[in-house]
Amino acid sequence: MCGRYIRRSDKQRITEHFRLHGEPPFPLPPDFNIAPTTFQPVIRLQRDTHEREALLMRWGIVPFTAKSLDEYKGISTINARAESIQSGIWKRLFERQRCLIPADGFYEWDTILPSRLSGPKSTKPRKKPMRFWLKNDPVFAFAGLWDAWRNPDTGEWLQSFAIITTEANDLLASIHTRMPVILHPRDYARWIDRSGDSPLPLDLLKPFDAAEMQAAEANPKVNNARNNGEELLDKPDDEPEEGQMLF
DNA sequence: CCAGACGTTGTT
DNA sequence: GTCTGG
DNA sequence: CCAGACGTTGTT
DNA sequence: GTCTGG
Repeated sequence: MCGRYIRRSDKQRITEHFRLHGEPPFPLPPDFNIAPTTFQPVIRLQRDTHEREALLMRWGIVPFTAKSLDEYKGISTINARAESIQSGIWKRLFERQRCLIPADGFYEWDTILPSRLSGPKSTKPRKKPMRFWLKNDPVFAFAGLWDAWRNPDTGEWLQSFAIITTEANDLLASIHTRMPVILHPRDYARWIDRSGDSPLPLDLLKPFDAAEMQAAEANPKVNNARNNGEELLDKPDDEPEEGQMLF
């Protein structure tokens, strides 16, 4: 799954990498701990001009069919399984509302059960965060879907997005069964196409080549979504190794 | 995703 | 909107 | 036909 | 256990 990610590329780099029509009209500070329900930049085609635009959307889809925000509280729509993308709530979005999510990395957690932890008895599993990124490019794109929901009380529109997941590649398989779908730049245009003329880009929903990715232990501070900053990227040097005892 | 809260009434 | 269950 | 759901991950 | 907030 993908439930936390990083975006540190500045406006200029994102504009160039994604060949946006213009720079995003909102601030884009680096964020080392992006969590669900927050508003993040998403790239899609403008329907009329077919230009690539970046706009802010909420992470976690609120489908246009929702009668209230509460209806989708408690159910996770931050990810969409590639395997179920052509059914239910996702079908319409996959056919017409695909988007790119700019990122520089993402986190996955290795859950270590209490029975495998040394030292004093503990009952809670330990959550060890790992950071993943691409070797060849600092910035990349998750395959995303978006939707717009009109609040019946206020009349306001809420735009929201989800990140598509697929089976894990060899790099992630040891800690997780799933990973986010990462798109190669050569496939961006096909992914965000809205004309409906071309066949659905089902072939792009594959695990990214493990040989093109890197992984490292991240700072456990990343577990709390209130923490942020560059120091979250890597495990502190003075941190003891797993299972090691201090005397 | 993880962390942390999770309740009511009445009074100030 | 679209699919499933009855 | 109408009514009602429509999701993911992890863990056991 | 389950829901909310970030």
